[in-house]
Formats: sequence, structure tokens, C-alpha cells
Amino acid sequence: MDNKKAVILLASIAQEARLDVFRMLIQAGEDGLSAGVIGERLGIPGSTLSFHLKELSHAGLIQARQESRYIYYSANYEAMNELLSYLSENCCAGQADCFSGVSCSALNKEKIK
Amino acid sequence: MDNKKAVILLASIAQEARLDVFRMLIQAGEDGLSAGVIGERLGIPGSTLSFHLKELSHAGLIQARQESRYIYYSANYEAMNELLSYLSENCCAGQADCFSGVSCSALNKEKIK
DNA sequence: ACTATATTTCTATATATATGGAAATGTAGA
DNA sequence: TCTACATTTCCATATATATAGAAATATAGT
Repeated sequence: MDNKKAVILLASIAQEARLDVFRMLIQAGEDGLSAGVIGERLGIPGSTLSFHLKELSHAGLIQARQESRYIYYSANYEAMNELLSYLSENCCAGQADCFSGVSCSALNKEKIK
Repeated sequence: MDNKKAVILLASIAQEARLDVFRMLIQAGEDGLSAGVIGERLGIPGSTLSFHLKELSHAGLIQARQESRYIYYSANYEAMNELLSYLSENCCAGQADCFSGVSCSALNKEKIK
């Protein structure tokens, strides 16, 4: 993952409504949720939601799948993993005390080895 | 860390120049770098850089320290760790296959236990 | 005090993002 | 085909962000 790609992914979740949507889809699992359900749960008008869903899917963090009249959106775990890896590597590079005291400490031990 | 805070941190690095600055400061270590050096290395005019440095420090991802005529900026590793923890938790929640095959796999084993 | 240098603030401007109603599109059941 | 419903696109508008020159401010050496 390069810089530009990371910025695109970051920007796609650097917005309250979109972060909410993404977290919801992460929780929802592989099947995802329909646009209608997402919008209803978050109280977002259709057109606004559509805009945000497009942002997220253009970034590649979620994907759409049509099923009868509904369009189901689901999280792309792989893309999020790549972003987290990028951030971990670019945060921790050469920094032994990075991730100390947080849940990622196991990761850090791995990297220091 | 709550949603809003995460959005602020994400937005602060969801911009190419700022992500560059932040990565540079991560690499630079505790002492950090002066504004002038950062601007020169990235080829960014002073006023533009100042704007971005302010964004990053308002978010709390970097901090400033005056030393004679120079102002040194340095990365706040703790803040970045908290952001990564938040993202890890909100990405991996209940998802066993999260982080598989990437450098964060050790973290995941920890969490599944 | 004067000068040089570092950085920020001010200002204008360009560009991007966010919001949501209304209309258009797509899908399926009667 | 008609109707109901889901979702998107179109559109106008509001707000936020990014850029950079010029002026202002701060610091330190002479």
C-alpha cells in the first residue's frame, strides 16, 4: 500500500457517518446489511447515505451486492487489514516503545524479533 | 476513544502532505524536526505547512516544542497507538479471520483467547 | 537597536466534501 | 402493465479544507 492509497482509505472513514456505517458493517459480518437498514438505524436520508456508501466503496472498504430488490453492503476486511498494517508499519518503524501497554503489544514483540 | 475523537485523528492524517509529515516525524523519533526542515524536505511553503502542522497538533497526533529560534515538532506515539487500538478493536470485533496473514496476526491470537 | 532568520497569522481564493429534496432508475410481486 | 418499494442520481446549496503570498510576530546574534 502506498501513501496515496492510504490517504484514500483514511479519508473514507474520517467522517462520522461513514465510520458509523463501516463499524456497523464490520459487526454485521459477511452478509452485510441493506442500504435501507443502514439508513434507518443511523437516521440518514437515502441520498446522503448513498453518497457515503459510494465513498466507502470507491475506496474499496466496502462492497455492494444486489439481492432481489435490496442492495447489501458488506465490509471488506482485507482492505481494512491492509490499512492497519500500513499504519502499524509506519507508526512503529524502529520504535520499540510503540504499542506498549495497548492490545497490540503482541504484534510489536513479533516485529522486534 | 470515542467515534468523534477517532474521526478527528483519522481526518488529521487523511491528507497526503499531513501523512507525509507524520510519517517523517515518526521516523525522526522523540526529538522531532523543526518546521523549516519538514517544509524543506517536502517542498511545502511555510504558510501551507503551518496550516497542516496546526491540524495535526490540534488533533493531538504531534506536539510542538520551542528551542531557540526553531520550533520542533514530534510525533505523539501514544495518540497513534490509541487510534490503532480503536481501529483494531472496531475492525476485529468478533471477526476471527481479521488480521490473518498480515503482520498483526499475533495481536489477533491474543484477542481470540 | 538593528538585522537575519523561523514561524505563524492574515487574507483571498480555489477546490472538495456534505446534505437532502425531488426526480429517475431498478426490481419484483399482483 | 400497474403499483409498491429500494436505491441512486441530479441538483442546489452550505460548509469545510487546501493553497500560498504578504504581512506580522518571535527569537537570537551583533
